[in-house]
Amino acid sequence: MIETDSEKSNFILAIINKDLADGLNDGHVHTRFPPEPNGYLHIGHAKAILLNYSIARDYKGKFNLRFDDTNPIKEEQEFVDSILEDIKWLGADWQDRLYFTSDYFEIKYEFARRLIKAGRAYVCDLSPEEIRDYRGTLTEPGKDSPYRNRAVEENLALFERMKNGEFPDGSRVLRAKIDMASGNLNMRDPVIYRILHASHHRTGDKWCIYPMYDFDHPFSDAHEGITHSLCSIEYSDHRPLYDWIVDNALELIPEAINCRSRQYEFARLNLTYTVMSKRKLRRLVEEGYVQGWDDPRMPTIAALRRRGVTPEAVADFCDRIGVARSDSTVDLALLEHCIREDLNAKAHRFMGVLEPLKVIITNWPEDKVEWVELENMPGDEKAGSHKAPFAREIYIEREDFMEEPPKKFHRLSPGSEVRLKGAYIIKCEEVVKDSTGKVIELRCSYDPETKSGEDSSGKKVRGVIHWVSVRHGLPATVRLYENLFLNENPDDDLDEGQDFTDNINPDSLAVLENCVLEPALAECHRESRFQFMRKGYFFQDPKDSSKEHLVFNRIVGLRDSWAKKNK
RNA sequence: UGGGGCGUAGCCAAGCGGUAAGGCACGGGACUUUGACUCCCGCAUCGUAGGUUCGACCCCUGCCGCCCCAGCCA
Repeated sequence: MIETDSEKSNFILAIINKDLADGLNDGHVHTRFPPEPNGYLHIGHAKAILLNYSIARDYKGKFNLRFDDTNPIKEEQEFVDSILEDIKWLGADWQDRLYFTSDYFEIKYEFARRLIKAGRAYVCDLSPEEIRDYRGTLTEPGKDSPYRNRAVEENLALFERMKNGEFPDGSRVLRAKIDMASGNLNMRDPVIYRILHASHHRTGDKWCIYPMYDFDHPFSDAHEGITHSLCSIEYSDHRPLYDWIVDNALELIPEAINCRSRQYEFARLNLTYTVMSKRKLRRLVEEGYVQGWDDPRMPTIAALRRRGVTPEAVADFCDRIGVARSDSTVDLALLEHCIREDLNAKAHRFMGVLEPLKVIITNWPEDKVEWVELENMPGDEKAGSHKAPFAREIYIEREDFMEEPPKKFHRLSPGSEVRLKGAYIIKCEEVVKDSTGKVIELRCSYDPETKSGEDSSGKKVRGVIHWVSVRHGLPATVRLYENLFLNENPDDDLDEGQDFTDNINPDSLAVLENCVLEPALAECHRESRFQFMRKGYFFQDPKDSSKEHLVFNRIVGLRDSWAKKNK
């Protein structure tokens, strides 16, 4: 028994601990993540990846990455590449164990032959429709295929001819001979090989028969020596078949088997305010509701990465949600909390004004510039500091001024005082408006006795706001993201004829074009995350940002108890 | 009405017969040159009805509710 994290406890770890205590698998723990390369990975996959990976790591075992590429019609190299990139980013290290289930087509073909020889598999000539009819229903048993008792020699010959391409798609299949009356539909003589004259992304045109998941997966696990094969709950019904395959492989082709693999199922991750199914995500992309698989509003790994979320935050989140068997939908707020907690400890603080309002400090000399010092991480001197230019004309956040402030508003309003972060206390003397009545400028005075760190005025102001010098500010575009959907469950509150796309939040993306950032940000690393003080955590868009045109994505906002209180 | 699962606070989730961990959210307070961070405090008798037991969230029985399965997808 290995104590991993005393806080951590779930049924899978309990099983592993017991297996180890019982001396199973010679004390080895070997897991795998088996993606089908037919789409992009999302945060639900991250849960599975990190669960498998962390178990192997914590138990000093091994973790394989194996692509389940048994269906050439749906699979593409493009997805293999994106999946590899996503898993690397997450930090799940498969070392030298990157496999493709298509690597084992040959030995699996041999296994199928032995099943036939043992009288446990047969070639069935029924059409797809007939097979469905013969299968029965949920409440009625199926009936035997007329081909069920074909002679072994005939089955062998037919199977070989299937392999040789002598028959068209859909004309014949290989089936396991199990039990057409089973209450478990998966056991009613499941199809294990079908004819598919399609080019495979790895094996090309070498094969025209391809194994089905239920045959392929357990064999591949056992072949690779996977001790604990973790999958999601919907595969529970497949477990008896999984066991049937592994047991038969052990008996009939032991030389290719390295382990008596066991399957365990856990609940997949659902998150509020988003969708997780491949089909729905695909629709969002294909119908243009988002700008691609990596649109920062998507729950895909690629999107999280582009948005600026760190893999550490994702790992912490996956750790905290736990692993269990009950259907669950995790509150998006937990993910956001994990992101904030991680970034709070890492992101250096800068000032950025998202919606600028010009302020003229009337008693500040025209050309004087004073470089004030700002700590990168307030309270942590080791993180260093940087300087920001203070001048006569500055921008402040438009929302930090209110002409008619509500009670307890600690920012600027006519006649009130506020501290400019790291600089001086100013007082709003005059409000300048345009012809429509919109506030376009504030004229303020500063108090020279209030220099940050050297304040001798004795003044106490509650409010501290951020600012950027007009002359020195860096222009930037900032993208703010909100939940992609209006409802916790995008399938809720739908009228007749509506679907989840009707619940898309029309304000999920806000692009602010006139932002100004303090000049120190010009030298920042593209890969760094920053906190724009009082606004949130930001990351340069990897695709669209450039030295000439800075584009920042808001990863997540800061908690804002003031905004919450004033809702 | 077949088979397989699940039901512990608003959301996750420990617990494995000895008298309900933890996190998020939420509410309150302290601190604060980020209304951030941090720190304190508060926040459940375990779907339900019986039974077994000195004692049950944990064992048994019935009921209720929810999820999955009838692809030559994975």
